[in-house]
This record gives sequence, C-alpha cells and structure tokens, in this order.
Amino acid sequence: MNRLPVAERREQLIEAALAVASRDGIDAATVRAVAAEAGVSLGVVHYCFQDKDELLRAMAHAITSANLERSLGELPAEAEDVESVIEGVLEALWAGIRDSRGPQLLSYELTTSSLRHSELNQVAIEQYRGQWAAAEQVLDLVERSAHVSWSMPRGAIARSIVAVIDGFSLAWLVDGDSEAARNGLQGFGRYLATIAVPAPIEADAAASLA
Amino acid sequence: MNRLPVAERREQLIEAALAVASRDGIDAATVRAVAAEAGVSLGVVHYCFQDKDELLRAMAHAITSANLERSLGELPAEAEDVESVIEGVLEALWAGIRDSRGPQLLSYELTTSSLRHSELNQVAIEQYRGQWAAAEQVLDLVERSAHVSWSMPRGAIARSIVAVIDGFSLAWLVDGDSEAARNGLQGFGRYLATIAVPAPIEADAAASLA
DNA sequence: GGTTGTCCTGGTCGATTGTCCAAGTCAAGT
DNA sequence: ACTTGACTTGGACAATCGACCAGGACAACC
Repeated sequence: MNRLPVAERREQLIEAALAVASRDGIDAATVRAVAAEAGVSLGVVHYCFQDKDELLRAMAHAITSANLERSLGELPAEAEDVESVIEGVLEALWAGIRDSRGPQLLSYELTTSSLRHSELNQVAIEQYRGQWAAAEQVLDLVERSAHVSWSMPRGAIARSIVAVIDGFSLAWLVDGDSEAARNGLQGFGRYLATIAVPAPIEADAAASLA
Repeated sequence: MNRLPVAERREQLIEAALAVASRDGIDAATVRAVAAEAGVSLGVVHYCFQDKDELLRAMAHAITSANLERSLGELPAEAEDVESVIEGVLEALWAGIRDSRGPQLLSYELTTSSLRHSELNQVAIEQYRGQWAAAEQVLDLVERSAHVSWSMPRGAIARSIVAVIDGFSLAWLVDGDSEAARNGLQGFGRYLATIAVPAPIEADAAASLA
C-alpha cells in the first residue's frame, strides 16, 4: 500500500465512494465498501474523515461540482436563431445526463437522503443552488448567442429548466425511454423560444451597428 | 392486543409502514419500527408477510393507489375557457402534493430504491405507469370541459405533465418555496393551453347544436 | 543512526438489522 | 369440555454496520 498524504488520500476515498455509490447505490457506500474500492484497509477511512457522514458530505460536494462542470463544460455556442440555440443547449445538457446514469441516479438518492437525515441537511439545497446558477449561466449563453432577453424573471426560468430536466430524467431512469426524454425536452425548448424576446439595442450591439 | 384475521392485520401493517416511512423515511421503516407503530409484536410482521420486501412492495402499491385516487379524486370540472380549466386542474394536483409532503418524499425514495434493488424492480415502473395514466385522464377531463383536442400526441403530453410536476415538486421539497412551484406550474399551464386546439365537431357536440 | 511524527493495519466492540422459532393465547367448532 | 387451528408473543440468531484502538511501518529530520 502506497503511503499518501492525508489530503490526497481523502480525494482518493471520495472518488472511491463516488464509484461505489454510483454503481450500487448510496446505501452500498459503506465504510468497508469504500475502503475496499480504494484498496486501503478499514481504519484509513476514519483516519481521513471524522465519520461516515463527513465522507458522504465530501462525496456530495464532489458530485455537485462534477455536475456543474459537466453542465457548463461543453455547451455549443454557435450563433443561430433562438430556437436552434436553445435546442442545442438542451440537447447538450441531456446528453450529459444520458451518458451518466449511475451518477444521475445517485444525485436523486442524495437529494432524498439529505431531506431525511439532518447530518446531510445542506447537501440538497447546495445541489439545487448550483443547478439553478448553472441554468442561469445557460440563459446568459442563449442571450448572447441569439441576442434575446426574456419575458419572464430569469430566476423563474432557471428553476423551470432544472425542474423539467429533473422530471424527464427521473422518468427516463425508470423506463429507459431516451427518445421520449429527448422529445419532451425539445418541446420544452420550443416553449422557451416563445418567451424569448429580441434584445433591446445595447452598447455593444449599437457599436457593432455603427 | 386484539386478534385480527391475517388479511386485516396485513392492511394495518401496511398503513403502519406507510406512516413510519412517510414520517421518518424509507430506511426507518424497519420491521421493528413498523411492528411498534402498529402496536404488535415483532413476529406478527413475518406471520403476515413472507419477508420485509413483500411488506415494502405492498406499501408501495398502497401509496401508488393512494396517489392515483388523490390525483383523480377532487378535480374541478367547471366548464370555462381552456386556460382556466388547465390552471384549475394543475392547481388541484399541486395542492394535493403540497399537503402531503411526507408521502411525496417517500414516493421519490421508493423510486430510487426500486431502481437500485432488484427485489423492488417493478415498483417504480408501476408508479409511473399509474401517474401517466392519471395524467391522460386529466387530459380527458380538460378535453371534455373545454372542448379541445391536442396538437401533440397525448402520451407525450401526459409524460410532460408528470415530469414537470415531479421536477417542481422535488425542488419544492428541497427549498420549500411553494410560491415558486405554483408560479412554475402556472407557466406550464399557459404552455399547455397553447397546444390545445378547438375540438372538431363530434357527435355529441353536433347534437347539442341541433 | 536514532528519533519523531505521519500514515497504515487488522482486529474488536456494541448496536441494529432481518429472519426464524418454540411456546403461549384465544375463539370456534364438535 | 375439549380439541383444533388461527393468531400472537418475545427471545435468539447470524450478519452487517459505524466506530474505535493498540500497535506496526515508513519517511524525514536532527
């Protein structure tokens, strides 16, 4: 067994916990299973983390960050008409979910666990705050790409984006119908396009017109 | 302890399991906790159910049926314009969820548990089949009340209704913002109204015109 | 080369879990 | 009254869990 500084060992254990929980569910992420996945002995976990809850909180933080990066990582930004931009963005978000079934299911397990166990109280709300913020950044991107603003409060739209993606993702996890999820999100994209309004002439846009 | 025929005892235990799981989460619904909630001794549970999974499956079936009855139970059916009918229907569905936080959270716990544990394999899909069917019946109601049909496949619309309600409900469970959920669902209602088209004259409608 | 402190090992403990069982209790039928 | 069968009781069991600990191993520094 390699000797590692405690900080690196923590990261390794967090990744091991993420692997176990994504593969077999959050209940399977026992201290023993995580230690085995990481290839270390049982005591190491309690040497690096005060207790199991601290490990789970760290894991939750890791998956939240990973989801955020994934969401904002590979968004297409080709300037076209509003509808196409929105469709492309939603398609990219959906592709990220479809290709990570285990972590996505784990996210929902973390949400419900957080709502039941006070030790994980902050996990769910942080998860959603991150997603709502990411959705607002997506709205920024659409605004800049398609030169539009919105006929509804941005916060409300961001919340809707997260809600709709969550809803279709959950259904897809249950029945595996990717096509239905795609179609549903495309329909939502068309709706989003209807609440986009041409942006007023602003400083930069005015400059490009001069 | 009263003596009861096994069938009635089963129902009582299912209700006890529902109470414990709704209040404290699905993990808290241990055989012992359920027995204590029902006021019976430990052995009774295994006298009435082969094992714990059978009890949980029965509980899941009960909550699915309850959700279905609740959804279709108190739908307003006053004939007005499409938008008002849809808004009223969504408001009724949302009210049912808002007033049953524990069971609603339990539903999501059951969904994720079902997706992880093969013993509960059928639970989630039955849950969703029920909800999709209920959503289609809601569409029926709107059609008859407002005399419209739809410019999209009914199945797709039903799936969207369930997805959107799921998504907003989940967010509401996390941050408790009822107003945001209401507003989001109202926005979805306005969208639904845009994909409703006036119904072609049919037999009964034609008769009422004669 | 000895010392110090970090990191790792593997066993052990008490608590909780699902499952099982031998015995007890009670109502109904003969 | 007595038997039969349905229902109940509460303890016992093995398995698994998080937590803890005494000690071994290793690298860095004096």
